[in-house]
Amino acid sequence: MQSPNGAAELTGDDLETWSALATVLEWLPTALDQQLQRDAGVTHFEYGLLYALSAAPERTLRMSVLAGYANSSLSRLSRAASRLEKKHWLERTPDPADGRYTLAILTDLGQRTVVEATPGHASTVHRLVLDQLTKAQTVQLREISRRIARAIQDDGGWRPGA
Amino acid sequence: MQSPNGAAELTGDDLETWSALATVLEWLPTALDQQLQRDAGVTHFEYGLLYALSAAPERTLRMSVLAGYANSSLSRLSRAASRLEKKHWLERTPDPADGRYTLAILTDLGQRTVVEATPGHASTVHRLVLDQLTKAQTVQLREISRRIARAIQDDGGWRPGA
DNA sequence: ACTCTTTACTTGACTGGTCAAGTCATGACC
DNA sequence: GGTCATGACTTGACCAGTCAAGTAAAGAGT
Repeated sequence: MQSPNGAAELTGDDLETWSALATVLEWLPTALDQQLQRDAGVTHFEYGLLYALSAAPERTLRMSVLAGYANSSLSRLSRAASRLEKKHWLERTPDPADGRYTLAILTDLGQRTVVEATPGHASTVHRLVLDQLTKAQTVQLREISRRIARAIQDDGGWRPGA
Repeated sequence: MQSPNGAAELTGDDLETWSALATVLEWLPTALDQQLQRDAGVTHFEYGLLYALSAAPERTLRMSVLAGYANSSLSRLSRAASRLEKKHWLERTPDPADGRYTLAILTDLGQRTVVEATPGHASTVHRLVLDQLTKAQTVQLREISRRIARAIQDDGGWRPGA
């Protein structure tokens, strides 16, 4: 929680830490996408959508709720949903309870895709991340990530946009 | 370093850790880009290019070397270089020593941009990351990040592509 | 009941990335 | 010294994301 200087430049250990993290920020999403794309034909983002739906009651969520789960803008989600619809992995219908909402519903085919993609994805996360760390480091990583996420949220009251 | 089960699915603490990290993976690059875009008109990636050049002798690097520093594919770098050239922040010329190489040279204007952008960027990195962590956590984050990066590199002998 | 605002998307125009195919200089080999 | 492979980019076609503008259903106020 310290920072003797607000620092006009990153140097020394700070720079080391930051550039190590920046490398992960750059590589890990790509590595995840590649595995999922290769083995299941989905991006990590799309997998997240399918997974959230598969865990939801009736395998159904309102688009805006799904966007929240996926940290996604509505417009990004809308485009992704079109793609998934084309593959017959999900369907959209207006919410009968309130026609402004749109319900995204995972199809049986979509469910199968999630089920098939999950083990490979879990094993990649293990191989690239969890298995590399000691138990203590895993705990630390969780806490560190939460602190960073909270700082981002608080900074300018951020939420995923438009 | 353990992992009692190769795990067909992420659960419990593993899931908690992973989803905390995944949130950071999603939000932090966006937050960084927004600050740099707003205050200096560059993306985080472009800033990295300019910064690397500004630190190089003669403010000059071969494209392929720069791509290495930036963890970038050559084609991504090539497009980014075109954009930066249009803003007169850098110039490209064939390497006189070997015409297959292209030298990227930071202009004076480009140098000014880096210098002006650096404090704001450093302060964002502090605010969102470093200042949130204890000294011990900073050390852990560095080690954790390195382990993950190494695992990605080793996995399928990966390097940033085409 | 009719305008007016708000909410929940969707979509057109544009930007930035990828992948595969080019281009062009160079060093090798016969 | 002409062909051939290689290395270092660049570029065209395409895809995914953003931002801003558009649409359409609900509810609010009068």
